Amino acid sequence: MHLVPEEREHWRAIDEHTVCDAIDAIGDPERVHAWASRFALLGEPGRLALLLSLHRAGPIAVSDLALATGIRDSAVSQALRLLRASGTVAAEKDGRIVRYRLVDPQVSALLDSLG
Amino acid sequence: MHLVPEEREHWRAIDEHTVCDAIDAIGDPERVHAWASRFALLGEPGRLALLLSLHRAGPIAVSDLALATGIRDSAVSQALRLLRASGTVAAEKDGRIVRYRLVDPQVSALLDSLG
DNA sequence: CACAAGCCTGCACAGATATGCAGATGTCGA
DNA sequence: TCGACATCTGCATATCTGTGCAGGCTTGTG
Repeated sequence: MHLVPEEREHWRAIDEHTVCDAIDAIGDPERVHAWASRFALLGEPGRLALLLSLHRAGPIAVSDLALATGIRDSAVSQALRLLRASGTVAAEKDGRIVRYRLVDPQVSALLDSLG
Repeated sequence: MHLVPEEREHWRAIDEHTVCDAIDAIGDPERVHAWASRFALLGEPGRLALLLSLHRAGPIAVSDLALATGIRDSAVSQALRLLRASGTVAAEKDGRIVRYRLVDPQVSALLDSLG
């Protein structure tokens, strides 16, 4: 993160050192994107409620999630589809009912930190 | 969270105990909404990059944030407006430049936990 | 076999949002 | 005072996304 004088000309930074720190703080863009995706999943009240339920109430059926959260089972299914596709939750089929559980340890840790 | 038999009739829960746990896990809807809002702010790669920069690189000017993140200063301004409105960041004016800093301790803690 | 329960999906629609552009404001330097 | 610079804003647009409805699929039950 050291630059030769001529490169600095193009930058026009106000606080050069601060900008370098900022760039370092961002780090790998892929990592940022991955975390942003995770946060986006938690960023909708309905899904957050679902995840909180899944987090504490272990494997739980779709219709029970709908009961607990007050969301129509159609919407619950859609939400779970997203969470499944992102590897946040996993499904275990038991006859005609499907129980979901939280499998992403990062998300699990985040939910723990909510106090 | 105990129900008389007749109330259970309406529920049709699959795993009643699990549903109660789920409801407890959700807790106060306002708290859920507050956290969802926070997560939503972190849920966009650009804003997350901005917040990471603000988190480590202390008070930093808008144009420097634009430099570090590669986002046009117009978009940076818009993003900072949201973050300001939600009480996540604060601005300190110094002449014609404005430096922002992260002020929400909860968000700060989240960013720390990203490793 | 017929029916109901649990779950999933397609589709259409409404609301939210991120973004770029153009321009306004306020501030510093010559 | 004039121009350059830093920042902010309004507006128009395109995209995304959450939701409801209707219906389909699978599994268990009478």
